[in-house]
This record gives sequence, structure tokens and C-alpha cells, in this order.
Amino acid sequence: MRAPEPASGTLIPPDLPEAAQAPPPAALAPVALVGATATGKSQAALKVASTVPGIELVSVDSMAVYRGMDIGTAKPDRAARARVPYHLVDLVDPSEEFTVQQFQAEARRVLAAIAARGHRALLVGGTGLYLRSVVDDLSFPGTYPEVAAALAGSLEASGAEGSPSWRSALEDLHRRLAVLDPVAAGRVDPANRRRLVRALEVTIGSGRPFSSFGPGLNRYPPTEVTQVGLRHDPTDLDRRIAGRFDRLMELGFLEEVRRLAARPGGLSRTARQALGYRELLSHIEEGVPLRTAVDIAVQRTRALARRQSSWFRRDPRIVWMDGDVAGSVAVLLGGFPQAAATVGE
RNA sequence: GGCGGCGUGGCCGAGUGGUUUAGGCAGGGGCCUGCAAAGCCCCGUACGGCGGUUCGAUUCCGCCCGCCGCCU
Repeated sequence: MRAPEPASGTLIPPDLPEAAQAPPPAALAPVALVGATATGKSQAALKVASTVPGIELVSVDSMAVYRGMDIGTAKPDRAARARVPYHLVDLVDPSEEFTVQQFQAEARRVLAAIAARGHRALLVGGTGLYLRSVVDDLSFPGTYPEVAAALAGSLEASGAEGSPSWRSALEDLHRRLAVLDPVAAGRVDPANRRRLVRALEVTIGSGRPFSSFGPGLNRYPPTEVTQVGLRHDPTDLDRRIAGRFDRLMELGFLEEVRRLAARPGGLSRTARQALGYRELLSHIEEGVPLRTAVDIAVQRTRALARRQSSWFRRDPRIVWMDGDVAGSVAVLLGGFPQAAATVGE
């Protein structure tokens, strides 16, 4: 009898979804478990990792990379992480900025190490772009801060954000991109300042069209990574989200945010946009009523879940399952139903 | 009981006697190669009820209903 395993007779669904019957991927190729927030991915992954030998978990979560942001990101606790290798969490200090680029580099390193050990990686997480960066081995163009600053500066100088002159300046930028890189211009929404500036930054900075760095994200080439999507009834998921937030508050989420905010470096631009942190920060720093902050956080989390579902839904390579996926994933990873069932007894 | 005010789409909230019937939030859909738990785009003919005035009423008048305030 193993202490951490709750009694469960449903570890293995009687019918294995198609994924389990699909041609087996390369022996050691990673498997990914994806889905919206609060869907139970991490729990399922931990379950799998504790039943199938040689599995190492790799988090694919843009916010769990920050040290000290534990409660709000619902990181597995110390005990769980002691039992199962859990990578790509606690990579940087919350006062530092972090981007896909770094994530990808770390992921490559970790995945190589896992393979070298003869182990198998189970990627778990809900940050779509981060996952794509490893699944599709995207190559990100570099960054050209001076160019970006100049572009941003010209926009700022044109007037207040949203003003007519500002809008026309934005249109000018899009026209400029259309000349330098028509393909990219076609992909970037003229109103999306951030994407627009980025495409221009790369094109001008590198001297190569932004679009030449990749086909875009709406191409889904074959990959050796088997991706399993965990789906949930939307109403049920909303309930889980609200319930989970209450639980996080009870665990001392507010205190965690206070502590982080009080640190010398505070929270970086990227770290402070984490859901829950952002809203709780508005309570701490701007006096927004706690109740309001919490309500907003829950609402925004629902919105996030929708965006995540929408993102993953588009990827035709993902095999969807609902309910208890741990058993199926275990099989996929080479575990045996009997073994898992025995542990679950 | 009297007097006054209010009653707008799920919520908040402008407004007008008659071209496209504000806006915000929530909700739904979609997008995306360096902030991605972020960012961006699209989607809503609603004016409490019944009469009246009017060529035409959500907007004016009357009554009714409901809410709020004050008075007795």
C-alpha cells in the first residue's frame, strides 16, 4: 500500500481511446498532456508518473517557471515533487522577465537529458505557445530592442493610445510591414499593436522578412510527440475554477502575493500578469476590494480556459479524452493496465 | 393616503419625437512564432404595462404596476 495513492478503481477506463490504439510513437518520444486550466492535468500526470517507471514530468506552464509563485500557479507540492521528477518549474526569480525563447532552450536541454537517462518525458501544461515551441521545434527570430523601441516610440509620439492620430500611425506601421513583408502583413491583424511591432522589429532588425522564420502557427506538421487533450464539460470546469480559487485563498494565496510584492525586485512585467497575482496585486497596491479582485480573477480564469480550449482545439494532432485520462496515458507511456490497477487497489 | 423621483438588452449606464437605435462589463465565437495566465478581432434593435396625442413615440400626456425618497 502506497500512502499517496488514493483508492481508485477507475484508473483504467475499460475502452481505450484511439490514441492508445494508434501506431505507437518512437519508443522514447515524449507524450504531452494538454488542456485548459483546472482541468486536472497535473493530477493525472502525477498519477501516471507514480505508476509507470521511468517517467519524468515536464511542466509547460508560463507562470510556474517563477520561483515563489507556488500557490497561485497550483504547483505540485513538495511531497509530490519529491516522488516524481518535475522539470521546468522554478526556473527564474519573479523579478525577472521570461519568454518562450528561454522556455524552449530549457525544454530542449531537459528533454535531451531525460532521453539520455533512458527515461521518457511526459509534458504537462496549458501554455499553448510554449508547447508548440518544443513540439514543432519552432525557431524564433531574435530580438532587436533598438528597433522595437524606435517603433514603439514613433507610435507613442503620434498621440494618445487610441486617438485618431495614433490609429493612423498604427496603420502606417501596417502599411510599412505590407511593403517589407506582405506575407507577415497578411497574418498580423492591423489593430494588434504588439504583433505588428514585433513583425516589423524582426524584419527591419534582421533584414529578413519576419515570415521567413516559419510558416506560422496554423500549420500542424507531423510530430513524434503524442498529444493528449484533457477535456471537461464547460459548466463543470467553471465550477472547478471557482472552487479552486477559493482553495488557493485558503492556502494563503494573498499572503504569497504580499510577500512577493514586498521583495526588492517585486514582480517583473511578465510575472505580474499571472492570473490571480495580477488581481490580488491590484488589491494590495491599488486598494481594489478583495472581493472584487477575487471575482475578477475567477472571471478572467474562465476566459483563459476558453482561450486555451480554443487554442488546443485547432491542433488536429491532439487526441481528446474526457474523464480520467491517467490510465490511458499510462498505457501510452508503456505502463500496463494491470500494474496501474494494482497500485490503485 | 399625499407629494416627488425613477423603471433602458444578463448587469451597469448614456440618450433621443423619425438616417446606421451610445458605451462599459459579463457571455459567445475567432486569431496568434520573443510580454502568451498576455495581446488582438468579431457578435446584442433594449427601452415596465395599457391607452392617448402625433404622419410617427423608448422619448410628450393619462392611468396602472413596481421600486426609492419625503410627508401625513
